[in-house]
Amino acid sequence: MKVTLKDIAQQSGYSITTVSRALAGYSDVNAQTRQHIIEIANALGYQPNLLARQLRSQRTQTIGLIIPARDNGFSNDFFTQLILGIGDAAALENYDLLVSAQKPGEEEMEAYRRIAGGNRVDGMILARTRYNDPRISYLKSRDHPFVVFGRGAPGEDSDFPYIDVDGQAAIQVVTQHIIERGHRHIGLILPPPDIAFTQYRLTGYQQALAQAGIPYRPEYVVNGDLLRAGGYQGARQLLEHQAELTAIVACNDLMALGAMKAVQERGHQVGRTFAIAGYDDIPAAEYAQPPLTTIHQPLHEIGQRLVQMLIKIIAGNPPEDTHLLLPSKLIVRESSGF
Amino acid sequence: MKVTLKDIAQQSGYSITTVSRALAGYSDVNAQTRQHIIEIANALGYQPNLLARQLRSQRTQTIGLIIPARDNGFSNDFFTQLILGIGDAAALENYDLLVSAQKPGEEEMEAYRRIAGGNRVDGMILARTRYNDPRISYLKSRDHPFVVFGRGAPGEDSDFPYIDVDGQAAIQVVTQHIIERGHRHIGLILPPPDIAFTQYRLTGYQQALAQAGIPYRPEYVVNGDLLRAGGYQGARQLLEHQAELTAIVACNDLMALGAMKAVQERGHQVGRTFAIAGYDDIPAAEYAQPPLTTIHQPLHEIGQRLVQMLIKIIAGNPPEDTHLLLPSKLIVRESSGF
DNA sequence: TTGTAAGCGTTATCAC
DNA sequence: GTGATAACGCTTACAA
Repeated sequence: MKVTLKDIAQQSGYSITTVSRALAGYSDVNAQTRQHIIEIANALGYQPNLLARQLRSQRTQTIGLIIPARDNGFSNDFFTQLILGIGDAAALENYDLLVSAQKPGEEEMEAYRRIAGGNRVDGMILARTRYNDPRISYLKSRDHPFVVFGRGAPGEDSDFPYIDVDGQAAIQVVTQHIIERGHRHIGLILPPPDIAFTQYRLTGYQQALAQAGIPYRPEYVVNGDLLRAGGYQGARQLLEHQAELTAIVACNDLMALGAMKAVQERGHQVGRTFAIAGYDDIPAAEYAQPPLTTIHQPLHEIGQRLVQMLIKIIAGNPPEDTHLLLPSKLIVRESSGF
Repeated sequence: MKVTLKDIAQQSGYSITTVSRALAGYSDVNAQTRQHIIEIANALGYQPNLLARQLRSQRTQTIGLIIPARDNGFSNDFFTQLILGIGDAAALENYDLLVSAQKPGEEEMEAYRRIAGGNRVDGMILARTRYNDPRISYLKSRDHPFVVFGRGAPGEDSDFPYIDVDGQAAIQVVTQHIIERGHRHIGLILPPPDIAFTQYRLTGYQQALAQAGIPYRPEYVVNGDLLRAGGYQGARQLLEHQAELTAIVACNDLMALGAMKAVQERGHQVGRTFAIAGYDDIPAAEYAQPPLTTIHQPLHEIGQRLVQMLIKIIAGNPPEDTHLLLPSKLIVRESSGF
């Protein structure tokens, strides 16, 4: 049924070794012999068994990636964009992707152990670093190649290869932009506190305020769940207790869209009497009403760079700089003013 | 470095065989022995080498999926949604996903041969059937388990397991909806002709017209590339030569959004003087201005069903009905009228 | 130039 | 209960 080297060896009269070397293009095989063997291989439709090859060579040409399972039908634009970038880059380098969907937690760690520890991949790519991230300590302890999208939180040890976008600068820029539009009472909707980049974003916000001489008020800041619902609730909470607010910066677009709804329900005109900004530049941001001012991250490029860095690490030639901070771009649309 | 059964065997004084069986939970191992072996395995941080296990057992617990690489021009929104559904369902069934991004063409076929023929996966999931699809004939000829999202074109042999959404009914319903809003001159932007579902959608459109007693005019129909650009161009072309049009149905949302732009540039008010509808219900549809009337396909459920059907086929117990046609849902928003 | 044999790490068969 | 031994299909010293 399944054609193996053995079958070709029998058909051709040569040994398995010779067949293997002929097909691998070794120079120490007689040209005629090789020709003959290749013809038989084609005739039989031979396909090398990659499991066997991988087991033997201890290389899989595969990159592992564990994405958060979606609990409730909510689609994660951010991760899917990233997968595409990673997938494209991996294909160019002749790597495949092994993807597993897991909810953060013990099962997720189990998947890391299974996939990384089980020799199914040559390296892993992680995203959305968490405080004291157990995935990172695990991979470090096993000396398993990996790269991360997102450094550790400030003060944490970020002694691992990562690529990150400077979210602090980004939030500072967007907050500054809002301030320049004349706002002085600006709310902030942060991600959950266990996400590593949360603190950077808060700092960026504070810096922008400080530069403009606006006092920082902790009561202007809430945490959301990175979904629309969280943005909606966060904004409602802010508006209820801090009626003087005229602007809200949300740390991702989904929350910004949720906030926009809450603000509009409150009777404000987003873009005229109230400013809103997001972060991520998901496709929906462009189509929002009004279109959402936001921060664009080059996700496709990030995916490529992650793959390239990882492949160098796998090969044992890590690049000199394994701590890459990429710039992002402020995209001004109508939600922050006309 | 890497802990194997052999290491545990040495540490414990038992043979590799016994260690293997102890860890696999076989009942013919002394309870104490097992306990002892498990402790050592944990202490050493043993992780079974899955490549070896798979090679030996000829099962990979992995589903293969080849998606179009990004620069080929198709919308990936659709595929990424599908991956999430498939990934979630696969995880529940203890399967991982092997994903490879390839441009349709010879390299793509090569990837199918490599991955399916190379024993890297137990089964494959295909999407977006093409005319005379070479991927399907290949997998059939190799007897490799697979399921397809999307049956063959009308008249083609669809003698393979598939799940599909009834795109004919869907387009009929949405066209009917447009007609009910009072339109009689309705353009249609189809997918490229080499996609299998294109003909179904055209038929649905024609049926709706016929039911309403509206004559079918081929000059009202153009093909687009499934991207915004194609919708934009298609709509411009239609508007230029058929000025009497007051509505356009596009066969996916991206093209509908492109068409919307062209229509608006022409001075029409979408939702008031002109109706537009799409297909897919991508997130951006909800946020479009005006929000887009469209067809919602249960992509997450489809992913789950694909996985479940495939797993049964892999196990040798194909379900009675391997030709599933799922309903879709018309989502009415403002783009088709207020 | 070609063949023999070992080994990657696991599981299954069969003795003892 | 436990342990040799073979086998999954491949690559690669080492011999011939």
